[in-house]
Amino acid sequence: MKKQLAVLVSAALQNDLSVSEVTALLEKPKYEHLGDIAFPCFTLAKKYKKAPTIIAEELAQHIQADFIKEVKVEGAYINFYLQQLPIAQQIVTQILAEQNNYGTRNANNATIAIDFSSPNIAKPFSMGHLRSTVIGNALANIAEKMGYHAERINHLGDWGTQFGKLIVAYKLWGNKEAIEANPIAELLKIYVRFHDEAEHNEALNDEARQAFKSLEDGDEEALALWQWFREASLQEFQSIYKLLGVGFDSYNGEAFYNDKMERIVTELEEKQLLVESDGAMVVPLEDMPPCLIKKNDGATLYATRDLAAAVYRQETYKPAKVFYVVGNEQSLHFKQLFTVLKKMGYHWADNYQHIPFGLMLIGGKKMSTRKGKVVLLADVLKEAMDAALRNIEEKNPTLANKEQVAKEVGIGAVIFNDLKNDRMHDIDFDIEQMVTFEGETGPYVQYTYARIQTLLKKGAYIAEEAPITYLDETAWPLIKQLQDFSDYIAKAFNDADPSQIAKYSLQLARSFNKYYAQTKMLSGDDLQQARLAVVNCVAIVLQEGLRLLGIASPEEM
RNA sequence: GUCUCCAUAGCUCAGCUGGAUAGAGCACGGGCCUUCUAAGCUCGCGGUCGUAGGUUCGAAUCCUACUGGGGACGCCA
Repeated sequence: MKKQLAVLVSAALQNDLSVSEVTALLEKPKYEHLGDIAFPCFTLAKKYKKAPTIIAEELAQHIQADFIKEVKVEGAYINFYLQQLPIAQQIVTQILAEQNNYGTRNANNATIAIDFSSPNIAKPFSMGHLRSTVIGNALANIAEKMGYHAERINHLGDWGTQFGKLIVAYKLWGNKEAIEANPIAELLKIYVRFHDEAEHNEALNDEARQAFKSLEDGDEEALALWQWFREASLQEFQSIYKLLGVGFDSYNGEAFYNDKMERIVTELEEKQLLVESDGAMVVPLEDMPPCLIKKNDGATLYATRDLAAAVYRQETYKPAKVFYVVGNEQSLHFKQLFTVLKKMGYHWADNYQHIPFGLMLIGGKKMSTRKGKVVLLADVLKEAMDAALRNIEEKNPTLANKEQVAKEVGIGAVIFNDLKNDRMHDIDFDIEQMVTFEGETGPYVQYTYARIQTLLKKGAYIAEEAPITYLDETAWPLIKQLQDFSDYIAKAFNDADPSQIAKYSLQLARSFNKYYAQTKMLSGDDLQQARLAVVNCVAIVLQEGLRLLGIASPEEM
C-alpha cells in the first residue's frame, strides 16, 4: 500500500524524488484523525525554493487513486486516507488463510546460534538469570519466525575456580544427605560459608585454586564431586525451565570445552599472539586490557573456554550469526573475545554478537551470590502463580483447570514484565510490579485474547476464508495494526529487541478493547460474522505475539 | 582514574534513521456492569524531555562538555 502510494507521489513529483526516496519519507501520522499515511514536504522546500505548505497544496491536487479515499493537506503534510474495506478484506483473508504463520518468513536455510540462560552450577537460579533466559528464548523464537534455524545453547557455568571452592567447602563442612535432599540450597550454604571464612583465611583461596587445578587435571575424587554437583543442579534447573516453557538444543557448558582448549592455546602460540606477563599467559590488545588465557598455575580461564566454544560453534553449526545473551557487565569480555578471534584470523567473528542487557538490581545494587543476597526465581514464580490463582478465585471462580491457567497467567506476567522494556535498562527488583495483572502487562494481553475466544464461541463464529463485507469505522485501527505485525517482527529481530513484540501486542490489545467497549459484537444481524472475522484475526496475532515472547494464551481466564 | 550503559509526568516506561499538539500504564479524583469476561472502557489531574553549549528552516531525538546513578577494568565468571 505504501509502495503504491510512493509510486504515485514520485510520479506527481515528476521523479524529482525516486520511489524509494519517497517511501523513506512516508510516515505514519502521529494522530489517528490525521489519516493513514502522511507525506511531509519539508525536504522539498529547498529543492523547489517554495514554502513547504504551498508545495503540499500543489502536490496534493495531483494525487488520486481508487484506493485513496481522501487527500487532505495539513500544513506541510499531505495526509492520505485510505479506502478501508478493500484493505480490510485483503488482510483478513490473508490472516485467516495463514493462521499462526501470518508474518512468518520463508525458511532461509541459515542457522542462528543463541547462547542464553547459562546459569552457574551449584548456584541458585536467581532473578538475574531470568533476564538472559527469557530474552534469549524470545530471540530464538523471533529468529525462527524470520526463517532461521535457531540453535538454543545453554552454556552452563559448570567449570572454573568456583568448583575448587565448592570442593574445598564440601570436604570441610559438607553433608551428603542434606545435599542430596536439597542440592542447590545446601551447596549455596557451604559456598557462602567458604567466602565468609576466606575473608580472614587467605589459605582457603589457595586451596580452592589447587582443587580446581586438580579437577582440570582429571583428579578422580574431584571429578566425581563435580559430576554430582552438576547433575543435582541441572535437575533443579529443569523444573524452572519447565515452568518457563524454555528448552535447549545443547547443554554443552564450559566443562565441555575442557579438552578443546589446548588446541586454542597452541594456535595462539603459533600465531605469536600469546605473551607471558607476571607468570600468566595473555593476548595483548590495543585500546583495551589484555585477554587472560592462562593463570600462572597453568589453569584456564573464562576467556580460554569461550574462545574454544566460539571455534567449536563455528565448526559445528556454521552459523550465520551467533548471539550471546549475557549481561551488560560482561561487555568488555566479549569485546576482548571477538578481538582475539579476529586476531587469530577468524573473520567469521564479525557475525558473533554480544546481546547485552541491564542488571537486575536489588535495592539499587547488584545481587551477590557470594554474600547470599539473591532473590530466587523459583520463589518469584511461585508467588506470581499464587497471585494469579487468587485473582481467578475472585473474578472467575467457576473456571475449569484453575491451576493450569494460574500458572500460565502468573508466569506470563513475570516474563512479559521483563520483556516489555528496553533490555538495556537496569531493573530494580520489585515483586509488586511483577505480579501486577492490570494495565500494560502480560495478563492484559492474555485477557484480551481470552475475551475474543469467548466472543467467537458465543457468536457461533464460522471460520470461512471468504472476504468480509463490512467493517466498522472503529475497527479500522485494528486492521492497520494487523498489517504492521511483520514490521515489528523484523524490527525486533534486527535490533535483537523482543520488547518490540511486547509493545505491539499491548497496542493491538488496547485497540481491541476500545473497539469492544464501543461496539456490540454479537449483534445478531448479518454483520456479526464480519466483525467476528476481524476479531478472530486479532486473536490469532495476539496469540502469535505472546508465543514469540514465550507466553501461553489461555482460552479462558 | 579509564571505558561503558542509563537519565522524559509523583512512580515504571514509550517515543530517539531530526519534523505536525511529547504518549502509555501505575498512583490520585470522577463516570461506565438488568446485555458479549470490569484482569476492561472512559474523562480529568500531572512534563524546565538531567544541565549548558553546538549543528539545523526545525532537536526529547544528532554532536561536545558537564552533573547524577549503575557496571566493568589481569590470574572470578
